[in-house]
Amino acid sequence: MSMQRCCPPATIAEGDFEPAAALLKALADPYRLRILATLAGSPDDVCVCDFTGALPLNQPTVSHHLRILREAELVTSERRGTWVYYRLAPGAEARIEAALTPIFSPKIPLHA
Amino acid sequence: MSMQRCCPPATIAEGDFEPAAALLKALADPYRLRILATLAGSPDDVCVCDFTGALPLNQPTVSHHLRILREAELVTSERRGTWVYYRLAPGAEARIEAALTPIFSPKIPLHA
DNA sequence: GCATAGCATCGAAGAATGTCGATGCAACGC
DNA sequence: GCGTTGCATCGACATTCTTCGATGCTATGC
Repeated sequence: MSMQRCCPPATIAEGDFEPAAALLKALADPYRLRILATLAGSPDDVCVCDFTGALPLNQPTVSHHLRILREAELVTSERRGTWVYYRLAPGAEARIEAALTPIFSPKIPLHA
Repeated sequence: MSMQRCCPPATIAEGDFEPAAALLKALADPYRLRILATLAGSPDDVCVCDFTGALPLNQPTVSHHLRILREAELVTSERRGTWVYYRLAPGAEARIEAALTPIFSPKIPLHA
């Protein structure tokens, strides 16, 4: 009954981590990472047909993953004639870093 | 019929992105990010009871999220008496960076 | 006009995930 | 010993995600 408290009561981090979690969720798929690595490593934009040709996925599935990356604003797309080309969104990597920073280096030390 | 090809055939990134995707999946939850931010901002380790007390989740759910972070080797736990304390695993942030690096700065330029 | 090719969207099926009540286990106080 | 507290695990349920076939839309070539 007279148990000591477990510890100096710790302060749980506050703030809205939903945007960061949503961004990380868009990244958390091996095919999407592969698509991003391709775009990051290519000097020009990349045709969707290259992905559907190289990935072991059907065309609607590739389109689905590209949509998720688009809605996370990690990539942009442009139509040229019959084909659609994707490229890395400007600042994509910076946005990821910006999402992780508040987690590992809180502005205000929680242990004040 | 004599359609030009869409583009200079792009090279799709190769390599195993599953480990990176698994690590990012462990991060891709707002409560887990909040737990990590707490651990990163606290000088000492944090008692589980602090999380169950502060988070709007029941105890089994908190335990579930802690287990996912443990299995991703992002945190470590230690039992002291009745209580269990968690802390950030050494090199947790570095492992995340290491997972992202091959995506945004491929060692060998894909466009050789 | 029509037929075809490339990509997006829709709808459905299966798998994975988040949540929680019930239960089990370990450590403490009595 | 027993009862209680803190945490992990188990089982079930609801939601979400991944995948794919079918379909629709746009642009090209005829």
